[in-house]
Amino acid sequence: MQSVNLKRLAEELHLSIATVSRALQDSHEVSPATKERVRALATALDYQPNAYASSLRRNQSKTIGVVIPKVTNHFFALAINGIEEAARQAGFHVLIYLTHEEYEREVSIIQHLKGGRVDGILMSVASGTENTEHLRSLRIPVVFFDRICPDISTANVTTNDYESGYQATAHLIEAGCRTIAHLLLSSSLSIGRNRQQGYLDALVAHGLTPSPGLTLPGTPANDGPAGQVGRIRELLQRRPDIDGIFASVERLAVSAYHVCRELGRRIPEDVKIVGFSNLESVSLFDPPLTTITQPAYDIGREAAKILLRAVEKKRPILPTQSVVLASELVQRRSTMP
Amino acid sequence: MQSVNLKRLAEELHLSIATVSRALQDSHEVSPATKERVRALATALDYQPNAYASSLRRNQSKTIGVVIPKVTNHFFALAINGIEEAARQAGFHVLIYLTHEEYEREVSIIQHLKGGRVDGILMSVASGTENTEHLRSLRIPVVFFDRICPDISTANVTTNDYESGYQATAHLIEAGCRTIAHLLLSSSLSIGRNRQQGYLDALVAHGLTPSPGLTLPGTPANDGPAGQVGRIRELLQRRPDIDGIFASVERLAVSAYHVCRELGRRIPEDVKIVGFSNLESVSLFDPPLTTITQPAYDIGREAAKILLRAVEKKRPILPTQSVVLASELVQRRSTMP
DNA sequence: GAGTTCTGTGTAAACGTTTACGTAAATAAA
DNA sequence: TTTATTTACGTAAACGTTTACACAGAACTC
Repeated sequence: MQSVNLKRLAEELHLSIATVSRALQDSHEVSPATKERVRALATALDYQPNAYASSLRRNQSKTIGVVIPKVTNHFFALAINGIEEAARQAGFHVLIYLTHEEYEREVSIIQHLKGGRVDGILMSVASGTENTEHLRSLRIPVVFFDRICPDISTANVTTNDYESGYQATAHLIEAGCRTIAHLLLSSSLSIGRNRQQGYLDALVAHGLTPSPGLTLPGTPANDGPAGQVGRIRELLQRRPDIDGIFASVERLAVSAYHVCRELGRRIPEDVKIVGFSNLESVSLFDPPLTTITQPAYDIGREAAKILLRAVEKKRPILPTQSVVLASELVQRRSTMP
Repeated sequence: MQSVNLKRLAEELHLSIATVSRALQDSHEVSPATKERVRALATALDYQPNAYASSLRRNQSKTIGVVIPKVTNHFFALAINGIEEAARQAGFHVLIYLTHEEYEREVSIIQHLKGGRVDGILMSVASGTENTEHLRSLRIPVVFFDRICPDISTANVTTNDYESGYQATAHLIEAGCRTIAHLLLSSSLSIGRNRQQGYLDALVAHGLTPSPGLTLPGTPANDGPAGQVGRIRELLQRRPDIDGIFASVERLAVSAYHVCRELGRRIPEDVKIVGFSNLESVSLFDPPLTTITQPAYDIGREAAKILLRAVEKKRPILPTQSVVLASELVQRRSTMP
């Protein structure tokens, strides 16, 4: 198909394939003059090495796989941005796989990746994932970011979720809230548990008593925006005394806004809202949304760097290489006293 | 490395490698009994075929490359979603490359892809791209979506940009605007030219005279949000009579909101705004933004389908396979009379 | 029963690289 | 001069698949 290969170059230059290959890799076993001849013809014929032959022989593909729940969440879009940047700098390619928060898809994707198509994996586990068997039998290096898998001994890149949960809740309390709801995506994710613990500790530290009914745990099988809106509406109707909402994920904050409008609850007069979000346009919201903003780009880039270093040095990834980055609380009108 | 391969299976089953290979492909040349034995051992040992050996031999990688300007634009995130879905259904993998709107990166990426790493390419050209030489020498099938390359004879998946430009402008006029600005990303993209023509024709059809000074053409080298804000501010200060803004891209609509706030122009009382956007949260904006919403998911999926069909049948892609999908104008408060 | 087709399997050659090993000539060391 | 080392290249064997071809034996045809 693609007719210009090492053989073709070798024939035209009256050299062996081996010499041509070595010349293109700038091997010291080739004379400068020959190298020059080879390079000249290679560029003249627009030679590009066959990635698959090379990968097969070297047993490494210069490719990493990114397995994430969705790309329409701005957090993940920014993370991909950081990943792609780190990969490009290291000469690596990026394969992308979306789980859509579904356990089955995640298993199927990981199964495919076992074939050695990628040298390493960056992953944020699906909200529907509870069993981690598919990840434990994985022989390929993996780094988790944001949504980690505690069962696997590897490096994780996360944010200070406990502190963020504490900070967000304390912020609401200081703004005058007394009955604060916590909306989360899935209670099976460690990330959610950490935020929940921060939320609980902040309540207690400020002399408020946590109520189980105020935490909306999310369904294991993510039921999408419609289901989320329904569950939030039900919660706000059941507990009309709620005066503060802490949303653990962007979508839930948006859904909460919609429900508040529908039920005629004014933000921030009746209900104050703070939510995790990476949307730049929250400042244009009515009212502007107070956010916990994660350094999504840096998370992606750091995770990729750790993975790429390990792949390049062929060293295992140690849990001690884990990185925790700080999120930032950006105060806006939705939590004004 | 990955020790379980065809050889291993063949040895354990006392068969030849060829038979094992054929059995796994469900070839009619293998007896049902043997097939069953092979399949049983393959699953027992968790065998996964080596993708690179297979790709090398078959000369096709079951992989497509997606080359886009950025993934943080919600339009592209949704498009990737559609692409990934179509690819997954066809058993294809998706490599992702970001140009960051830069011509040099685009050239470098395309150069890499010439090595046969992918069977096909889906692409939306960078705003910085004016020379198309790198695309013309490409031997791999490519389908453009949204931002096409008119020089290349292939299928394109676009939206009705001219009509959208006309419709958006007419909508502003009907809402009472008389001096309408058009903000676009890059005047070198065909997509921008089409929208601009729709804008101009709508003005004339409604008895208004277009003024060149009202079109903000964008810089070839995309100067990012800060530069955009500066140019929009300069325009609104130079022309205080502007009472309508048509933004050809999401970011510009957001920037326009910020500038209007900064300059104290009320939306929609002083200035009405309509913008291309795929953000779900525009309905939470203050005021909610009237949008032209492109069917981004469908665009990605359609483009991928066309490409994948061509790759699978090994047929060339014809311009006649192009698809034009309709965008939708969603009226919200930012253009209320 | 001789010839023909079909069935199931094995042999071996590809695909395009990389690389261990071999080797002639050139240079250095003795 | 002889021997050791270096330099610059070639030979050939991998990497794990797929597949054209060969070939037994079984099942048909006449």
